[in-house]
Amino acid sequence: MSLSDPDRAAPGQRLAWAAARLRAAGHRDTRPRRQILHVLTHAEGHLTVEGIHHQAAAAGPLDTSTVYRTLTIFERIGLVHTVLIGGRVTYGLADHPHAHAICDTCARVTALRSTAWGHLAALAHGEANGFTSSGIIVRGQCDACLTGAGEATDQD
Amino acid sequence: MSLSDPDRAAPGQRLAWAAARLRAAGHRDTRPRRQILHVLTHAEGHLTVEGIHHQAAAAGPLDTSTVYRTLTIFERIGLVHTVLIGGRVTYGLADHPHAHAICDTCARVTALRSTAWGHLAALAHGEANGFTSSGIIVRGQCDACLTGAGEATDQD
DNA sequence: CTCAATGCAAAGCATTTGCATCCCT
DNA sequence: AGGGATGCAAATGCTTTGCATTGAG
Repeated sequence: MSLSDPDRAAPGQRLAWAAARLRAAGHRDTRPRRQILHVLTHAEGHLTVEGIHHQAAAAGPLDTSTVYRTLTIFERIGLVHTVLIGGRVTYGLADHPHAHAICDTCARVTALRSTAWGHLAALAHGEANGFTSSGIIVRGQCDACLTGAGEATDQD
Repeated sequence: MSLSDPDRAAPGQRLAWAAARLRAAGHRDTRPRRQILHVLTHAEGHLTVEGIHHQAAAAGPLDTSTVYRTLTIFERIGLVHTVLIGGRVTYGLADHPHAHAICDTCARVTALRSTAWGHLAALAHGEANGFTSSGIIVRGQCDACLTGAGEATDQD
């Protein structure tokens, strides 16, 4: 389950980057937002709203609605991106492109190390008219689920 | 919005493939499921549950809960896959891999024609331990949203 | 000072479930 | 005939909103 990316910046740098982007988009730098950014910059993989709220609340109380509103803004300005994992909406910092393989059956997530996806990012930029990639998702099914499709081992 | 894929099979073939897969997984071939498959095999892009239900209902009444239950089974057996587009969960037939670029800000979807993503699929197979790709999603932001990030033109 | 951002609590909806009935195999 | 699949309708639970208050710039 270790989704650690070798080329990911240190939490401090990521947070600075995020805060700058937030200000640049004309938004205020508040305590609740800092709490949420702290969680996101330290996270290994993607987190659900519930997970973010839970962790962020450790640094001081904040309302669920604030988490939703904040995350919505973050996504709009391209600070985070959402990924559907196992039927759950999850959020992750979009500071550097990365590729993940997600199984549609068991929801297992595997980080892809190779840089081959760089091609795809460039391709999207050309074909999708200046599109800037923040991440790539490969959907499908892992070997285990494909083989035993039908009597999938329930392990949500 | 035309997401037509040049290499996609005809509706009839897609439906046959889907029905076979359904039976192979040990599920019954019922009228409601046929209605839903009909919609999916004729769809250009991805559809929301509401959209699927709306279209499928044209061929005879069926309950929303049935659509949900059916779609859940379809996804489990790898017949369809889900994609989060503009905060909405959407479904699409997973009969052949295809790549899409989705803007996190305006939710615009662009189909990628190139076959460069084939590399990524193969790569996932190797790195993610036998993973079989059904589709690839490039997330990020389109040029328009990246440029005017902040005063995004609301056009849901 | 001003107006965006929050907290609270009430709505709003999408999704899930229990159960009796139906119908594919 | 038997057991999975459906329809209905109630129940969940995630997400959104209105409004008064707070605080960043």
